[in-house]
Amino acid sequence: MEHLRRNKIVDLLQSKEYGSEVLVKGWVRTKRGNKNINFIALNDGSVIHHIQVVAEVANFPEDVLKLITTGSCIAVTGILVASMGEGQSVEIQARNIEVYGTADPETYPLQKKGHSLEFLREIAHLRPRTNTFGAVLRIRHAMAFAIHKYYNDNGFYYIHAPIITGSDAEGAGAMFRVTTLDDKNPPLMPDGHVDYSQDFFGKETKLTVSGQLEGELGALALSLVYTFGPTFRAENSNTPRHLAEFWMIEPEMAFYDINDNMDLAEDFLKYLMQYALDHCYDDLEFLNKMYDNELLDRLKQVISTKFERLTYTEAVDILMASGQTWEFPVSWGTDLQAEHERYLVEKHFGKPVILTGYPKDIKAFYMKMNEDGRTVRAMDVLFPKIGEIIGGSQREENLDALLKRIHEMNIPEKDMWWYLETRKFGTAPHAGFGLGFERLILFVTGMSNIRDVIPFPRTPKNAEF
RNA sequence: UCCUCCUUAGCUCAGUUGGUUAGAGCAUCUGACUGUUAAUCAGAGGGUCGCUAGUUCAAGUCUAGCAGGGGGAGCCA
Repeated sequence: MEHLRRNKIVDLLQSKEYGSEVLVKGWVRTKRGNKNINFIALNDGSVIHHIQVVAEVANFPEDVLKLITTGSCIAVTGILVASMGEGQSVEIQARNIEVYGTADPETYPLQKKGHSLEFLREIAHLRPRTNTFGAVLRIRHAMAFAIHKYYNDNGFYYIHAPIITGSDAEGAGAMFRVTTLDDKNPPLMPDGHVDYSQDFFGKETKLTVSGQLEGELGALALSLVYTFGPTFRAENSNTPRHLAEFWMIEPEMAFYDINDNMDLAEDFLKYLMQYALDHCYDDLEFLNKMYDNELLDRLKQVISTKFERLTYTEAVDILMASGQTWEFPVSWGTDLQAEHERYLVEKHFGKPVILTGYPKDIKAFYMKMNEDGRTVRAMDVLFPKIGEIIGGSQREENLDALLKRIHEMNIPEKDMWWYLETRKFGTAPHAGFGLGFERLILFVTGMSNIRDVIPFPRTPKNAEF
């Protein structure tokens, strides 16, 4: 007998080869019918749509049909035919059905009807089998691939920044410690502190909060580089926009100034939106219908409009002249609050905004000082619905200026020796930014909670799966 | 971490001024139905009301603490 290769449902749904024998394997979403005929909606994750398998009851043992319940996994051989029913163009007339795995309907937690996203978070091991998470995970994959494609096509090199780091000077928040010391009886120094010189790496190590500093090292040799990896923040953040473990994309470019940096950020984001529309339309359409009726329009709008670029100082003027009452009053020198950013993006301009020229005191030590001596060449890209999606800057390439900032901000200089040497030997103007991958996926999918755009979210009090 | 709301059947939720055997829809099971589209129709089973303590003759209902979750804020991506 001829060996049949498994057909993917995404291909069969577009096939016109009626009468040919096919083999599909997947998970049952629903079964319905009567004493003569059963209809099985089968999904294999290759596409959001299901294929309908038609089983004449007389052709199958009763005990086999009985095992085919929501959640079970089956393999079906049969004939691809034009559907006699209304809801689909093709279907499979089943010849043979093999049950790979049953799913006891009394205890299988996913049912035919919809579930709340909160409930699905409690069964993160099974939620990829839902339409929503299938769509989100396919889009997440497409965006990861598109990011690599964009940078590769534009001459960037992918740099792998370390995940375990001995440097805690990035200043981007609290870090998770990495150690192999005995947690009950660690070696101590005379002053009572843990003696990390006896630890695995001979020093205290943490999980990285950013690959930026290593990215800069790469850019000052390969000119155009990017990192794309997991990052970790031990902040007790309980919001729909924060994770303790998230993925970040950080391009770093030698010979770019702040304007080149903004151009890249805008072009990059628009490319990703267009890629999603070109490659994930079925999934986006589903999410648009089920969760966010403005999703498709919003993606198209971002692609077609020029992002508004203005300085922090101009933004403060607009906010103070707006006549709005703020929970947090606006004044030059204080950081903008979520309500201020939202006003600028959603009310005043009605499109994405790039803010530059922030006061030096509210930004990181490595950002390049402007001529005025009080603002730095930072840039934040603000998006509707999710706020800050990108943060970046032109970097301070002058060794003396950088040292001055390090001293002002009490950053331990000795831990930074390798970073500072790039300014000592062949320094160059350069710039870069960080894009939170999950925030991008939030925007592209229209989902409202970041826990629903990563397969297994890590948040305070939650590392179950 | 702060503010606020929530926790009752497998799921989504009702539950009156505290009152006796705790309700619905969906799911599940049984049956009916000659092509269904989250099928439909009929019937059945299913609950330590988040946990602990308190007030009261009496607590799903009131109070406190704890745990978990949602929304908003801060930190940020």
